[in-house]
Amino acid sequence: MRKEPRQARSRAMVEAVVEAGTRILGKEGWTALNTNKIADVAGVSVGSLYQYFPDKLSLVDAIRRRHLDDCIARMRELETDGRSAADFARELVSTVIAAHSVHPTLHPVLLDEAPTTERFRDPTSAFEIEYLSHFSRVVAAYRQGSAAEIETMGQILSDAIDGIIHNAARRGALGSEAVRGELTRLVRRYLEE
Amino acid sequence: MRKEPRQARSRAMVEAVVEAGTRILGKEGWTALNTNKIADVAGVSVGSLYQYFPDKLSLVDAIRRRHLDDCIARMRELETDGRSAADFARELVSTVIAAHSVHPTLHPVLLDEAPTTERFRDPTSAFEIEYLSHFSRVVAAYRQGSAAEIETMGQILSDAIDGIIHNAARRGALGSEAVRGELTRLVRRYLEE
Amino acid sequence: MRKEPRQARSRAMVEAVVEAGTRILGKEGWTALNTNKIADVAGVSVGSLYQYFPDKLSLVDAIRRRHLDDCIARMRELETDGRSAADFARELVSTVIAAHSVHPTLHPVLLDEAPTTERFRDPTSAFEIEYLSHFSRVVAAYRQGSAAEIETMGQILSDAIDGIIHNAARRGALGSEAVRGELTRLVRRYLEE
Amino acid sequence: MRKEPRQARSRAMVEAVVEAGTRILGKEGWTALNTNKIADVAGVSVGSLYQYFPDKLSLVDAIRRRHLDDCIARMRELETDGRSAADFARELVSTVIAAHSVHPTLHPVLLDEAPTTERFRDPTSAFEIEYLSHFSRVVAAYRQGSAAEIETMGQILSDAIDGIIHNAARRGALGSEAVRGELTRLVRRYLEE
DNA sequence: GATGAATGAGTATTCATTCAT
DNA sequence: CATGAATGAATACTCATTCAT
Repeated sequence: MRKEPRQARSRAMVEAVVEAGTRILGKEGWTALNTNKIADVAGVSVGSLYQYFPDKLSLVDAIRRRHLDDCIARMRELETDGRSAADFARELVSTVIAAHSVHPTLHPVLLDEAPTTERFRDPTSAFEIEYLSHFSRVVAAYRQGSAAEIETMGQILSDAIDGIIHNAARRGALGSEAVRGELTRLVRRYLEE
Repeated sequence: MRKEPRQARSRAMVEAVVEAGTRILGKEGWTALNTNKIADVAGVSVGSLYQYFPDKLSLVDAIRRRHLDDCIARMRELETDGRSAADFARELVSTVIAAHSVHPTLHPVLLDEAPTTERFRDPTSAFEIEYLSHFSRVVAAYRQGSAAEIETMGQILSDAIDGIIHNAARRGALGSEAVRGELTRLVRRYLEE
Repeated sequence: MRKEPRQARSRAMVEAVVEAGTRILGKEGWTALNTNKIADVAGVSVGSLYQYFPDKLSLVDAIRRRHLDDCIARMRELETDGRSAADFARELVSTVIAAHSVHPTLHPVLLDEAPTTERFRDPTSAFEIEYLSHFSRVVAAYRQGSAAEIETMGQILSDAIDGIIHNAARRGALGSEAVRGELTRLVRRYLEE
Repeated sequence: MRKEPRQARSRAMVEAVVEAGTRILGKEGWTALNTNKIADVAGVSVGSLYQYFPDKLSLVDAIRRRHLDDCIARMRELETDGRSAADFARELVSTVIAAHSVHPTLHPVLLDEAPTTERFRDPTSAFEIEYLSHFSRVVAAYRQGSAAEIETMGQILSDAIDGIIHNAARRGALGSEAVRGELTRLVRRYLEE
């Protein structure tokens, strides 16, 4: 970001821009995202947009950061406590479905299509590391193994859920009870010893 | 396609163009794919490219068709015979990993980013229907349920594998034994009663 | 037009573009007219041109509208009053020669070569109808006949003048007194009972 | 032309190419005329076309020459003999209408849109000179004046007819009896003392 | 000679970015 | 500071012309 938005008006402007970008990206994809359209939708001028974001890439990064922060926040609240795998699977699936229900296709667009400077999906990115740590933590509550093994399991679980959510979203089946049920079963069976 | 390439030279040219497009798409994604670059990489002129493909979209369709035909062909050869879920899971995972090892990130790019005329990922597309039918067939050998339930299970299984392969490819971990092992376990556990 | 040019600078720009297009079209014809050349001649960038005109066709339409509006305005001022055919013929010819003296070959290029969306030379176009109505009005002052007959006479008169002006312009003879004299005679003799 | 077509087959090929070009030009105009389409319609290869015509321009010139030769031939047969202006006007109009009935819009396309090396419509072109000489000859039979005056009258008459025919063709009114009648009247009145 | 595949300069249009107002 | 008009490099696609077969 070019400068920290200090005043209320500035912060509102940045927020509006990020929100506009999120909406366009979620509805029309990376190819349809252009800076003039973002400014239009956000109700500001392109010039103002460039006051806070040095280029398009940094804007996309801001959009991505906000979205992934939201994902992480939801994961952070997940607790296995002493619950059964079945109970926990149900909650995990609910959390993930809820997280992707607002802009169902946003997630893959941000991780796959939109280019990045500091690669988020890079195994070494701060987001990736924290995000996966939540899955590892969960897995560790139900499965045995070395730290490395547990980490792989966390990745596998995360990636499987990701694929199922992403494809369900594309088919418009994110709300389907059948999908929720089978996804829950897959998670449970994978966690159970 | 504008005209059938009859002579050997023409067929080689079309092949080179499709291969060049596949490589660019796999390495740099949809946004980086432009007709002049394809022609350059293929070692032909733009004009030649347009002699066989009426526009960029039809070229992408040709790339997609070739890739998906290959995927389907591999799925068609899978047989459950009377094998255990464990044995079968091993083979399924091998097949899928092999299919995505040449151009690891090509698959999601073709299904998510690149635009289509006749939507391939459309639930009603011929590809989607046949592709999923193979998963349903497999699931039916190990699980009980109505036709609709079996179909959902096929989708869930296919999508989970898709997500795992896709993310492993991005991390450059498609060849990892740990990933192969856990993916196999996930498939086995999901198939077992 | 994409947007109304509000500020003085914008209006000047649009004006410069239309004028540049008019000049190129008049001097070199439709085939030589390309958007980059127009922008060059107008002294603006292509991008600016596209800020106000969605495409090349709409630009041509603007050029045409401006030219035809000018033609109509001149025709509107013509009055037969109670003058003799000879007197009136002289004035009509002066008006028409004056109208085509700035860009002598522009008229046929706009009506014949340049493509249109809303066909101007279409017998049903607003321009055609009003333009011909002026000739019919004039003819009606000197000749007898049904409404349909008068309309045909108006067309014949208009088309004859059109052909003479157009060919004189091509030969660079629009200023010739001999041409003016004979054209006037032709009009007078056609109008006289 | 690159080489004289000596053998029958060659002459037939050249003829087919010129005819194909004439048809396309008459139906779709200069912008739609391209060498590959001409070759296609003529049923020959582009290569063969370029064996006889060094470039597109020379081909257009050949088309123009053939068309204008036909026009001249028809004019040559016109005789005033001792007939009245009324009788002669009728015949002249019939001749001109017949000449433009096959490809009604071809004439203006060839003279206005299509570019030329040796300008045909140039006042000094062989065609222009001979073509106008026929009109001067006709005018001389009915009007008095110096050679220069007669020549101007010939031009005016020719250009008026040209404009009327051209515009009638555009409106699809070349066959209209009302048009024929008024055109005839205009010619007669212009010729009469 | 005939063929038609191959070439690549040329043209319409978009969009990230700048800067005068 | 905010604005949005202006810029021009980039990109899809066409078509006159050549030349290997």
